Amino acid sequence: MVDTILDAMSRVLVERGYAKTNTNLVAESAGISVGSLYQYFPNKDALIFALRERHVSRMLGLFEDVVAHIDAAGSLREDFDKLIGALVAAHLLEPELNRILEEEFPAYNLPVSSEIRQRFFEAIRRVLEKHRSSITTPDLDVATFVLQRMLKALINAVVLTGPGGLSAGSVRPEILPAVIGYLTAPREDSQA
Amino acid sequence: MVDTILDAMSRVLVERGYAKTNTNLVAESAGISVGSLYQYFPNKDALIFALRERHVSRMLGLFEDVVAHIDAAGSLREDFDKLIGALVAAHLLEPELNRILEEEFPAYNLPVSSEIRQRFFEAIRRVLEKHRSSITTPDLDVATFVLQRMLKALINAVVLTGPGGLSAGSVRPEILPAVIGYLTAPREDSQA
DNA sequence: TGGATATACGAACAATCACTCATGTTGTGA
DNA sequence: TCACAACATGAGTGATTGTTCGTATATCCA
Repeated sequence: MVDTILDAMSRVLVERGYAKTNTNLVAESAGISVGSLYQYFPNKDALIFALRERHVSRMLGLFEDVVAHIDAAGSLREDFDKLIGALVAAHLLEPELNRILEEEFPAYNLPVSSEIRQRFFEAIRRVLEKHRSSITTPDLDVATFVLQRMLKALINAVVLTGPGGLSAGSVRPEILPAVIGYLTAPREDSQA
Repeated sequence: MVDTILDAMSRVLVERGYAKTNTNLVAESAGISVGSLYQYFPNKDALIFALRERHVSRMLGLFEDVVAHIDAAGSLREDFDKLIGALVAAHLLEPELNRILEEEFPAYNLPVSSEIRQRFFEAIRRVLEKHRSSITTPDLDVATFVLQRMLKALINAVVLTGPGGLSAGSVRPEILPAVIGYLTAPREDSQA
């Protein structure tokens, strides 16, 4: 039932956009009454939170599957090529839903659960640790954080192909150089 | 008058957040009646649009002032150090307002006017042209676009010091390496 | 001063929407 | 078959809020 409702929520969101989505509509689309909806979710925010959670959870699943196949053999470039490919694929799971959750929804309430965020973070960090000796970033935690931000911004540019930018195809090949460039950039200040 | 209203809008927005801001409150804070407010703005969206526009316009002003002082002498690194400093300073003009416009406001309606976006773009592009020979990016338009995305993501990470991340101080020094790294990253595919 | 135009006022309207609850339906176990 | 619980229903409620418009005040010019 919970999943049926989340499916309906997702459907309505994609069909009408966040601003025109309301709980009555979601219930109708789920084929149940509003009252029933409120038997499974205490309020609208919980509904959105659960949908977000399910969505990023599925993305994480796809991402971790790929990252798990990174073995000792790959180079830094090869590993991040895989990783970026996985991230792009993950964002292509339900791109329109993703866009609405990213752009239309006022982000300030309801952040993604720290556990999922944490697991994305750790997956990236593990790759960095593997190549510790060939990257110039002093602090791996900071580097992971920066990478996350960079990747999110660039992948959204590729996936959310809005009218305000270049074609996705020309940005996609730039992601890997951006990542590798950052990780291997010459640093002025080495250890004292 | 228009400016008085925008000031009030900004004040209310910062004091109460987007979700709790309404036009009657803005009018009250401006010391005028709702009716008068609607004499200067056709609807709420126009009000927000104008505020956004004024805000980014001021940021652009500060940014262009600094970028204008980039002469022929500076190195790539020096020039982008200046540019990043200017961007950070611009975002620190009214950081809380900036945060609300960036995060709380549902971005899908009312994008920033293309003219302002264009001028940010061109300012960055000009610096790239100056250093054309020392950067490895094949296409300057694409590079500018990618840089814009990267810079926005990283500067927001520094300025919008949310509870979900590392301290701003540790990210700030990473921006320049990220930019330089991307622009000078070794490329496999040169001209055929 | 008079009158006309422009501006300001703010109570009221109408629409939206999250959420409730009295009533109905279904399932279960004896 | 009956009693009872568990679940489902959807019209209604209350609160919020963008916007209007009839009235009042100010400004300006002859």
